[in-house]
Amino acid sequence: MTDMFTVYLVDDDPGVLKSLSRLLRAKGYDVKPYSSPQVFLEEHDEAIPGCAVLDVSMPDLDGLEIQDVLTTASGSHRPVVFVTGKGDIPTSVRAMKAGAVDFLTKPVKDQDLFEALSRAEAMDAELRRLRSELDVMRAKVRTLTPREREVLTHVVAGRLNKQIAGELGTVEKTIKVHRSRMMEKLGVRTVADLVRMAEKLKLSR
Amino acid sequence: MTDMFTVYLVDDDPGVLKSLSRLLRAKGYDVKPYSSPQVFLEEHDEAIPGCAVLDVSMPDLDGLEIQDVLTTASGSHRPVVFVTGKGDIPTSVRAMKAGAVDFLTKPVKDQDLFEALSRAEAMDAELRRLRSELDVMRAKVRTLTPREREVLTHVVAGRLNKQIAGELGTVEKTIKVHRSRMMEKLGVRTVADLVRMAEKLKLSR
DNA sequence: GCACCTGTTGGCCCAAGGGCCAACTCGACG
DNA sequence: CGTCGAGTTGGCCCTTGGGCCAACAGGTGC
Repeated sequence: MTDMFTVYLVDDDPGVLKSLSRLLRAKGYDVKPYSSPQVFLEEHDEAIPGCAVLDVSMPDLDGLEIQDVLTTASGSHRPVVFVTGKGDIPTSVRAMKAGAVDFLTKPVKDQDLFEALSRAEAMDAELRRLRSELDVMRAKVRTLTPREREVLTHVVAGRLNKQIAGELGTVEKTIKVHRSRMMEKLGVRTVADLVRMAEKLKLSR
Repeated sequence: MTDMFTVYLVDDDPGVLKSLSRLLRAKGYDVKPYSSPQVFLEEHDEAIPGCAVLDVSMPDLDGLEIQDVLTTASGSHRPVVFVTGKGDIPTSVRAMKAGAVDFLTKPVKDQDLFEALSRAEAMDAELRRLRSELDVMRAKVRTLTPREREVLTHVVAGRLNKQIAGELGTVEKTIKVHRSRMMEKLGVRTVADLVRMAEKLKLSR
């Protein structure tokens, strides 16, 4: 469970689905095969670490459209590897521009697929790490009272307690209290750490 | 001169070179046409704002190799737009992975080329802005004495003067002096600004 | 040898940060 | 009506940061 990496395999050709499933399972991947894009999208759970291996040309919903849903809609940016039998250059370029990990042509060389999946796995892990880090920080910020949040922005802007007091129409002592509680809640002890946290959350800009 | 954007056009087909030159000049671009990749690379000046429009397949030195030189070697990462008459999917994917702005197939639609150049221009401008910002900051850091640099790293790490003194085997008073001079030289007045500067320079990590 | 830079330290003083205890107001909630 | 969270303020005291002036040592370069 801990080192699980799921490959969502979507291809309307049962033969391809079967052979790729076997290949990837043998490699240790947890493969979820789908012959229907719709079913895949319904069952797809972005909370699970993994990537999608999509056939480009499928009836109803083609690979690029799925990619669009996976990246635009959720925001989780599930890594996508394309596999195609009859693609063209404009399609591959569009897929890559949209952030695809790779765009492979059938017959797919095992080595190429493995390398693409390896990069997809690294990318997914990194994105999840970053995302969870941000989630933790945002959760802390949410515990701040409105006043504490105001003080936060002024502190990361480098203002003195006295100046903050002036701008918020109160006195320095009050700011000190808010500031202290804010630092405590965010779990930082120095202004340096606070600023770095704010930068990661893109506050202050 | 101010809003100059140069398009380095490299194609071994004189006809293509001529027609694209006319098209782009009419659009207001400063076009520099080359039928020889070697000559282009020799004359290429990365200090000039612009982008490269390369034919993929050329004798001796193909487009991908030129791209490699432009991005790997210099580090300036000149935006590249590919144009090709007989490319294939793997080639286009490789080009896009290597950071190409676009990969267009001949006959190139004017609209596609203009859009690609527009994005190339925006990218080039942004990279130059970022680069010059970093250059200015790095220049300031270079004016620091070794001791001041040490103090810098400790300050952005959130350490107190007293702690820094202990770790550097000196007294607090000395650190205060280095610190003050360091802030002065870097042109920052608050720790918050100092930390942001250090983050942009990827110090402290 | 002298000027200059770098690093060092001291004294003095003031400004700013921050902890602890106590207290008050106001609005929401039960 | 009483409680509670949020915001507020005061006093007290200690720690930190930081500016100004002065001084000294060691090394470099003219």
